[in-house]
This record gives sequence, C-alpha cells and structure tokens, in this order.
Amino acid sequence: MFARITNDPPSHPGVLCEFGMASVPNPQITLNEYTYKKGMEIFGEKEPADYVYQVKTGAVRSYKLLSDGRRQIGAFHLVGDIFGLENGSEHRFTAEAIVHTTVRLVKRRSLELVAQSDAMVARNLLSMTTSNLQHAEDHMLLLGRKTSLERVAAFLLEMDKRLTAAGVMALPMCRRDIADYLGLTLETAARLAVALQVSLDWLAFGMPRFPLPPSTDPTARKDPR
Amino acid sequence: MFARITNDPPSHPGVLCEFGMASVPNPQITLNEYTYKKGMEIFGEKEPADYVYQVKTGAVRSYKLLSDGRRQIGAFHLVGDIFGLENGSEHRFTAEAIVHTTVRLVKRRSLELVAQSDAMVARNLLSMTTSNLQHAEDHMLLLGRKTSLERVAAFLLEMDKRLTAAGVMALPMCRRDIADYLGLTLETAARLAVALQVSLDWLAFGMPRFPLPPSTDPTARKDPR
DNA sequence: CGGTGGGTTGAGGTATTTCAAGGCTCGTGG
DNA sequence: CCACGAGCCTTGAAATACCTCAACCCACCG
Repeated sequence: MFARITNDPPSHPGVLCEFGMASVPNPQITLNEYTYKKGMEIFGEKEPADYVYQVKTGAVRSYKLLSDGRRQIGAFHLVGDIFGLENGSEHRFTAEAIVHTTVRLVKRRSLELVAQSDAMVARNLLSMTTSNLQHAEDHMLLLGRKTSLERVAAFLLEMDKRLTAAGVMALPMCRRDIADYLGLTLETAARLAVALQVSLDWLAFGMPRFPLPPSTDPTARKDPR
Repeated sequence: MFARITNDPPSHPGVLCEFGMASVPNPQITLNEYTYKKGMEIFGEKEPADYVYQVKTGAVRSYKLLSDGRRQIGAFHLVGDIFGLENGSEHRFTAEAIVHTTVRLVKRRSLELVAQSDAMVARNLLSMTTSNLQHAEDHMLLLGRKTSLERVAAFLLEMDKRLTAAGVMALPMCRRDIADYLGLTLETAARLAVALQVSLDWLAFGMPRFPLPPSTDPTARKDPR
C-alpha cells in the first residue's frame, strides 16, 4: 500500500487549454514541451517568471528554503496541475521534478495578452490563483495547529483524492519530501506513515476487536508483503 | 515597548478606491460603512461572501477553527487593508473585530460588474489575491519550519513594518491572537515576546559587548522597567 | 471591593526531534 | 555473477523545544 514509484505514472488527458480558451481556438499561444530528469530544477526562487507550466507526466515539488537549509514544500504538482503562475515578475518558489517529468509550457507574456482581450481567460487566471490561495490557507491550518498524526493522515487523504491511479496509491515523492511538506522530520513522517499503514491494513482485513489479536502483532511483521 | 492598545488607533487615509478605479470616478459602487465592537464577528466561515471589506479604523483577525477549538489565524487586517475578497461564493475564514473597528464595505456583485468592463479593476482584483497568496506562502514557511523565537521575531518585524504608528509599536491584538497566528501557545508567545523585549531594550541602551556585563544579568531583573 | 480578563512566570510533562544503527533495493563495476 | 556503495526507509533511544497546568499580578469595572 502506498508504495513509492520512481517510474512514470499512467497517462492522463489534460491540455493547457484549461485556461478557459474553449472559446477561441487558442490563437497565438505557443505550446512547448520539456522534460526534466528526477531532481532537476525547473525554475528557482527569485528567477524571472517568463513561463507558466503544466505537468504532463511526472510530479513536481515547489518549495522555499531558509538560509540554513530548512525547506518548506508549499505544494506538490501532479499530472494536469498548472504551476509557476505568478503575478509579479519573479517566481516565489523553487520548482523541481520529483521524478522524470515532462511539462507543457506557455510564455507568460502571451497568456497575459490573451487575458487582456478574453475576459474568460482572465477569469480563469484569477480562479487558478484563488485555488492556490485556498490550498495555502488550508495548509496553514495544518502546519500551525495539527498534530503529526493528523498531518500525515491529511496528506494521505489529499494524495488519495488527487492521484487515485487504481486501487493502490503510488506516491511519487520520498519521505523527506513528505516531511518537508508537512513541517515534520523525515523520521516522524516515516513512523506515522507506517503506523497508519498497519492501521489501514487491519481495517482492510477484518476490523479486529479492540483487544488486538495476539497472532497479528503489528510490531513483529515477518511477512515483507 | 509594543504595549497593547484597546482603544482606536490614529487616523489614516486609505479609501476603497484602491481597487484601481482612479480611471472612472467610481460609478455605481455603493460605499457603506459599518462598525463592530471588540470581539464581534464580521462574517463567518462558509457564509455567503456578499461583501468586500476595508478596515477604516481598528483591526481584524481572520481565522479557521478545528472542531475541537484549535484556531489558526491566517491574517491580521490593519487600517487600510482589504479583506473578505473571495472568488467562490463563500468565505473561507471567520473575521472578527479585534478592537472597536469600523469598516467600509462594497457589494461584491457590483465590484465584479465593474471588473468585467474595466480591465484595470480586474487586474487589481488579481493582484490583491496574489498578495494574499504571497503572505500565505511566507506564513507556511514560518509555521512549518521556523522556531518559536524566529516566529515571534518575524511577527514583531511584520507588525513594525505595517503599523509604525510613531516610535512605539502598539499591538492591537492579545497574546492569544499572536499565538494562534504563529502556531504557538499563548504562554510561549508571551515568554518570547518579553525575551525579545528585554533584548531590544539592551540594544537600545548601549549595546553591551559580547561577554555580557556581569552587573546586568538577564535572569535577575530587579528593575521592572 | 470582589471579580474578570489579560499578562507573566515557574515547574513538570510530552510530542517531536535528534542521533544513531541497520536493512533493503538498485545500479555499477570488477 | 557477485561485491559494493549510495540512496531510501525503518526503528530505537536519548534529548529538547514546546506545551500544559498552575499560580500570581495587575488594571479595569461594575
């Protein structure tokens, strides 16, 4: 259950025309593609924000760094997600490919041009920014007020909702990424992930009564499955 | 230093026409005013977002609540700030007056109408949402990765930048608010606030050399000043 | 003048971090 | 083919930053 995958996830639809350009048959928008190997930087914090990106395959993390190396991942971008959309001239996060990733990209400039004439596109720009804001707001609550267990549980639920590949949930990111997303250490994230995993396994099997069955001791797992 | 004030802060300029309507002499926008007593709710989470607000005098906190009462304040709104601006139909925070507060308010509907014709207004709507987003992103880093001392220091710096009344910083919010903003408990927030206060007092007096003068032992303060 | 609502401070408890070790998988090179 | 190291995950034990509980002070107010 929720094993980690390093290879590329299944294909998806999702075109960049989710900017709401169903109206016009996307005129002067150039739609390039690019691929990044695992761990490669897509753009850096403070760099000029010339492009807007959409994940075609793979997964991306975007984060801020403190001078001493502490890292806070603000969001994971999965297949279909749009990221790197800025209002100011610079990126406020660094974005990296978590696994081998290909992105579609459009020149931000051209997008803004379209937005000026097409109110629909402008509306979608705003609505995209708003959903980023909403996610950030929810994440503030998580980071400020939830316990480590609640954070990991919330993370698993979020991922379950977003990348329900089929039956099993295949997380593209490593423990360190999860920890840096949840404001925890790698070790606590790992500990609680396995704790939830065995709990869920129990539920899947047959809901043991509360004096737990002595035969299935959770700490003594000999079966590596 | 940074004492708390309960009475109303000094006057400010700041009109709601910071929506960028310098172009048109704000046509059909109705501009009402309303005042709230200390602690009163301005709007609640999940309530329909029919109005957009601007603080005329006073201060506002907007927060999310967990079912068991844990609270995360997402932002403080000070004189001149605009808040309650939503894209969806509902508010995502509860907003309360921290002190006696008067706000200006406009019907959101009318604002949207203007935005549809006036691209400048639409742009400003986006830019306002973006600065909310930026604040939330920075706050995620603070909540997820900074120590309690760093959080309190960051808070004081933020407030210093935003409400430099004159010389002294007069915080409108109580310790509990500060704590709930910083993801700490009331007690730690208080402890660190006074710790920073005495540190700053030292600096203001005469910058002691690094082997601190034995006469001024920080733990043995007999002078309550 | 007692009560209430902040604010401060201390002492003890605990959730989470830190430090450390070991296991597993996978790719590389002998 | 197997040894080897690197990267990742897991787990335990000790340390600690922060929280909890509790007391006290002070200003304000009916």
